[in-house]
Amino acid sequence: MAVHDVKPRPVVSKKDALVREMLERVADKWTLLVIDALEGKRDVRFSRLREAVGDVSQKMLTKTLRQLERDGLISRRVHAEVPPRVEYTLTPLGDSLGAAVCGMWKWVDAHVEDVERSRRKYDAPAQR
Amino acid sequence: MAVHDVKPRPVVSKKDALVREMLERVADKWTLLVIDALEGKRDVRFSRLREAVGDVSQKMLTKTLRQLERDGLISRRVHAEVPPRVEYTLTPLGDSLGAAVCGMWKWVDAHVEDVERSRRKYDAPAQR
DNA sequence: TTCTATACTTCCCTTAAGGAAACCATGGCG
DNA sequence: CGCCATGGTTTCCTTAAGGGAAGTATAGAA
Repeated sequence: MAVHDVKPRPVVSKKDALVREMLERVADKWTLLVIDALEGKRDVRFSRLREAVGDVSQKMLTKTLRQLERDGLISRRVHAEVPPRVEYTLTPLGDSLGAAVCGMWKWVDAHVEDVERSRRKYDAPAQR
Repeated sequence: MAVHDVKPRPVVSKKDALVREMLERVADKWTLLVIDALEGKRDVRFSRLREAVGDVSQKMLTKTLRQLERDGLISRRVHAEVPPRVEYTLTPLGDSLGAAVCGMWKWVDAHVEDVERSRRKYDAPAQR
């Protein structure tokens, strides 16, 4: 009724917002693939990473890596050499995220069939 | 060397593709919020759902729900009444996804601080 | 007959994502 | 002096996402 009632539902708390943001981050096209590609390895070079991830554009890989670095999930080490060499490694935090994501990965892995079956059924030309 | 060698790296297997797709799906702006809003409830109406999720546009809510239905994660029941009534409920499959996602949710919840700290550090005006 | 509420659907428009390709800096090599 | 490789950055362009608003169908109430 009063001015402060203009937006009656804050909709999301600050934390919720961050959670949502992180979920989006985690699920954007490349982040997970990068984390996956880095898991269990150390000091992976940009080019190797690019090969491992698949068909990322250079731009997107760079961007993704910067974001991950900013969030403290990977470390970036530049070697002052003549053909430049930059190596990426998961931080402990990044590792733990990898583990958490693993649960989802497993779910998908376990239920691909279910989902596909459901889709086929849904897409089937309406009987009759 | 031969013709079939044109694309030497399939980059992703069929399953990988689906996994990636599901991850993207899960992480699009609304899916998780919808699943979250449906957890532990039954027969939630469209409008209630919309309130619960936040500021979704009608269009996006509908689209998201269709996708979830197609994937077998929610059930959609239409009541032939005069003000139409449609109710949504998580299927067991949807429930299990909710549980799987929970792991990530917890991770984010547990590490928001770490991430924020890292960001502040990263964004800090370069010392000196 | 007109109005109402609900759950869509469709159209239009703006913004954002993201790829391609070109450019840059580096220092040793031939 | 070109030229190479690596890891970027920048520009341009196309596509996709997604919001707003209007339209649709429905049967009963008034």
